[in-house]
Amino acid sequence: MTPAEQLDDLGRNYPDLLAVEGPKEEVKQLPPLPDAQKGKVVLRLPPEPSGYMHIGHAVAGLINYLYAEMYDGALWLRFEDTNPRNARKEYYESFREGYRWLGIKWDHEKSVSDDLDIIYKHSRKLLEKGHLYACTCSPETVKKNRNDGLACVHKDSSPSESLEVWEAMMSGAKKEGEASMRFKGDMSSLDPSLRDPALLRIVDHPHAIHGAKYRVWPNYDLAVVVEDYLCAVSHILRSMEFHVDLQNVLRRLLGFPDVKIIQFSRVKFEGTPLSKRLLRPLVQEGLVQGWDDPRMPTIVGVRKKGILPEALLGFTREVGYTKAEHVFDWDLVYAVNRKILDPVAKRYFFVPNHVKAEVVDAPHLTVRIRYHPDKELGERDISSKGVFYLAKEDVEKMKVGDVFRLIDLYNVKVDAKSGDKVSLSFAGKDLVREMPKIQWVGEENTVFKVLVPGHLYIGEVFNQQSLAEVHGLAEKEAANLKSGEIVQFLRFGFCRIDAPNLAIFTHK
RNA sequence: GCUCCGGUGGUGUAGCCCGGUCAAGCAUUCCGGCCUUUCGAGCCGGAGAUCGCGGGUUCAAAUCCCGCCCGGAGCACCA
Repeated sequence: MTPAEQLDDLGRNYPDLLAVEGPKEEVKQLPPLPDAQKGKVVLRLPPEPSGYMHIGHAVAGLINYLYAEMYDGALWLRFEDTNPRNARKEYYESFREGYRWLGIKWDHEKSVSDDLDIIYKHSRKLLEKGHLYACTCSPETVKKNRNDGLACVHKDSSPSESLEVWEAMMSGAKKEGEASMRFKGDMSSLDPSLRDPALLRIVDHPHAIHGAKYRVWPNYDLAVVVEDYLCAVSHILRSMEFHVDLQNVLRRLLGFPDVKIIQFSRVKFEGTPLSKRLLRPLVQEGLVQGWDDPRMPTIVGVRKKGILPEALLGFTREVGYTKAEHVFDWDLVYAVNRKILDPVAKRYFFVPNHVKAEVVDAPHLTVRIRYHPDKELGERDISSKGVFYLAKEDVEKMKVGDVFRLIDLYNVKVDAKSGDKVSLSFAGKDLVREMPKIQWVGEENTVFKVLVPGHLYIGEVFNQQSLAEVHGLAEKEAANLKSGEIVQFLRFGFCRIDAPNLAIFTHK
């Protein structure tokens, strides 16, 4: 019988046997996308390159990616870079790298700033149809009028009058703040975004990609409407801080097809703000080591800590998206990460806060120890000559007369104890099931420092204790660990090797 | 303040549109047991939510209606 036939036979005759071995919980999936047809879905990742990519961008990006996969759709990476003052080259790259790291594959890429001429063209169309007018009020006046619901004196300008101002904006005759192109909306609308918002404005600042080529820039709502049309986007999935009424109005006026918009609440993590307002000062004031500090929620940060891209994907699948307010526990991410890591992480001996202990009459032994209790990850030899370093925490718990086992070596008995000094004696090699087992390091060892990242903030206050340091000794082999590798220090936790003899604690 | 959106165990989420099979499922967390030369993993079991509050409709409401409370977002010539 072939294996398949055996299985089949088994299933027929002993159904219960197979039921026990059957697959465990199936992977949770995102709910179906409304109004979606396989092959006709076009989604987009719309980052503004104004900062480093963080875990919030990651989750939102993953949701889009998951749906693109689910429906054999297309995915755009589209940089929303219409504010030259914000965009910086390194930030574009941060997102590309981040998405790549996450395993997100996008089909097309563009920057909105590449399409300014097209956006101008559509703006002219709006202008000619009388949906737009040039306003030369000061920003303060505009703000006040919008607040009070008063129409602007320029609202009744003819298209040709507005066009004149438009040309002046384009040519440079108008300076920044002196004129803008506003949407002819409804000043009495309860939705303030419909009260004649500026759709195009002058920004005299070189752009990261285009330098000084343009000075009239569309604002977000205009840009996004034109771009979603150009990209033929079918569904917008993004967080809720954007109000979409104005966009829908513009879309209709421009004759663009409707887009299905699905919004969800912004992701938040316990003790970890995602806003630049709270993160930037930490970097500037040197409270963290940089944007890639393992405490930071940036992609480079969580990566440094040892979070795997697959874990973020699994996490996203698990929590999905809702409009409800929430604060995720990091545990939810760690649990997924641990399941992925456990079968592939090599086990090493590391004793935090090491204490020296000698075993009298100790046999000199070299033992071969597996790197993993049940996976084939190789093995190494460790020799011992009776001098050991044990974790302080373990030594503190010892009482005279206790017998315990040095893992994979032999048993020892506590003969005497005074403070952290214990004298031990050889107590046989037999493996006793219920005997406590502790990890150890012999005379051949290497110092190791482990950084333990914690919550960055407590409320809105920086957590001074956010990065703990643990010093200890690891077995000699650990000195050869390559940076980037994630291991499990036995009974201590998973750690990512960051540099020779420096590890970062990932999680238990 | 105004507008919009939310409020299910410690955390996250399913269910709510189309009321009963929901004294509420799943994941995580915590506890206990088994297993294990790890305080990890795995397996088994358990704890934990009168579904924000109050009213109403109904034979029946987490699910429908009304009021209230609480939280978030928007109110830029930012995105």
